[in-house]
Amino acid sequence: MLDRRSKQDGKVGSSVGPRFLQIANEIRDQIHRGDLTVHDILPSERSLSEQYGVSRMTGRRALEALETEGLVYNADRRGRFVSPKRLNYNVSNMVSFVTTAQASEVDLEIEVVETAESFADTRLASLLEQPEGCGVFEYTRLFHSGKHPIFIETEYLIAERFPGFLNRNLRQSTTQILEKSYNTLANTGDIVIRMRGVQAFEAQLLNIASSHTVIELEQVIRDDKGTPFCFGRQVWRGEMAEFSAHAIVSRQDQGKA
Amino acid sequence: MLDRRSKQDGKVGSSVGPRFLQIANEIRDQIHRGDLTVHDILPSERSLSEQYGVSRMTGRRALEALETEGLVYNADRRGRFVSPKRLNYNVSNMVSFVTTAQASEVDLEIEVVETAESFADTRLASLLEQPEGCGVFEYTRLFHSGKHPIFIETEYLIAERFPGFLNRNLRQSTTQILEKSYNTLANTGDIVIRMRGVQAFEAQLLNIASSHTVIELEQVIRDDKGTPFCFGRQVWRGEMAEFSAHAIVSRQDQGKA
DNA sequence: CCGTTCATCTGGTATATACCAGTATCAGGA
DNA sequence: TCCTGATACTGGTATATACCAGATGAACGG
Repeated sequence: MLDRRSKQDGKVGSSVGPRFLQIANEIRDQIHRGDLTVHDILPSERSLSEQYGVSRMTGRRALEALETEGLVYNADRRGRFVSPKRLNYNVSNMVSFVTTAQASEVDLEIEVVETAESFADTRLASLLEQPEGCGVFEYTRLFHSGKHPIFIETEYLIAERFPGFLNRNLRQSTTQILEKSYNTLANTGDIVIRMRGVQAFEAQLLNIASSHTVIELEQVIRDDKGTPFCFGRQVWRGEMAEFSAHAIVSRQDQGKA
Repeated sequence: MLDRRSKQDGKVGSSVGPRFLQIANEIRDQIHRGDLTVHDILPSERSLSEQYGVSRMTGRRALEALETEGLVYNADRRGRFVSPKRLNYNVSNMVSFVTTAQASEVDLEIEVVETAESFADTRLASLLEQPEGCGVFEYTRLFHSGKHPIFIETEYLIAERFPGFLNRNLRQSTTQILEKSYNTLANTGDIVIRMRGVQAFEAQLLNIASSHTVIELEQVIRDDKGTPFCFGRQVWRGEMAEFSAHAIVSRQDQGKA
């Protein structure tokens, strides 16, 4: 049925390597040339397979390769689209990612997914330097940019320090709420960043396949006295962000790693 | 041939969802229970398919799912193995990742892949605050832990400031060389961390498939006067590390992101 | 005008098969 | 003893097919 040199040829003139990578390369070029731009829809698996005379699976692998590169995102059963450019999250600049983002060209929308009053478990209590079982306010928010989910954030605040916090409008920068209404300034933070597999509910909120990887950013936020008052966890679509920091070497830390 | 309730049943009693995820879950449990421990070999795609009565592709997807989670790594055509636990890289502690790692239980080996004297292009010159075309020493090293590649590091040093640098033994902490032989102390750094697709030569060095994602960490290192003297890029196997930092808020940064 | 229905897109899961290309081991020969 | 080659693994790439399930938009009916 197919007019290919052999089942697995390669090394014939121009293109080499796996067929699916050759196809991925052609599409990547189209994106870089600008034939396809941000949020444009890509050819479907089936149309790719016709266009290149390969099976659907091969077309699929080409598209999946572009997905893992972050060049393309996949909206479940609607098709694949060209990714927008990354957001930069400056973790040293704790004075509100929201404010900074909104000050630049980025339109950031916040959806409150869940709020709760609960009690700190062992780990959380230890991070917040509070007794186990102390009351905490807990809220989860989903951040969008132009209808596209970017990251999920869950924060835990020491309840007694911020009375009535959950009744406030959480669709804004919480750093500003803390600053204006509670006279609490984020001053330092201990941050951990790691790449990991996405969990089912996260995949759903972020609109990605359950086989993808995400970037998890956890931070303990302290006030000007060094007292922790907030623990936060962000789960980012990996291709949507880069994280920058300005570090000042503290030579006392040496034994810690 | 197969005794399954229907082509795509699910919802029959215990396990639900895609078959490949059910299988992945069972294997994940085995790892968490300790039936399989670090660097143990997992069942092959073919043996999984027999064991569970599924096609090879389904067994494969189960294993791939565990790979993207980082729980399992894949050594090209040798099989899949249980991943070791993550290393922690404290980016605030620039006083040598090597030294800190070697001080703890981690055995870290360094292989020098390439060294070169070259000239700074536009971007590099700008990062190092030097004129374009200035001389730089460039070296690429591969870091292993127990025969397993962890990350690739390429560093660029201002040549005239560190005469004879490339003749030194680079299989050790360069921070220490700089400190002891050139009286230069790493004091601050501007760091960017992002997740991205791996490039072919990186995939080969890191011993991962070319469809994987990695974490890229770039940093400009400055001395105590704030003068940049080194630019470095690290490419990590994403599942092998987590990055921690202690950030101090600098409110002047606000406009920068 | 609005809501329902339905055909038709999309990707998601799954099977079966085939052959390619590295890796590892072990038997046999120089 | 050491090298060679056969062999039996491993995953990698590819085809062909089937059906499921969510998304979408157009046609239809109230």
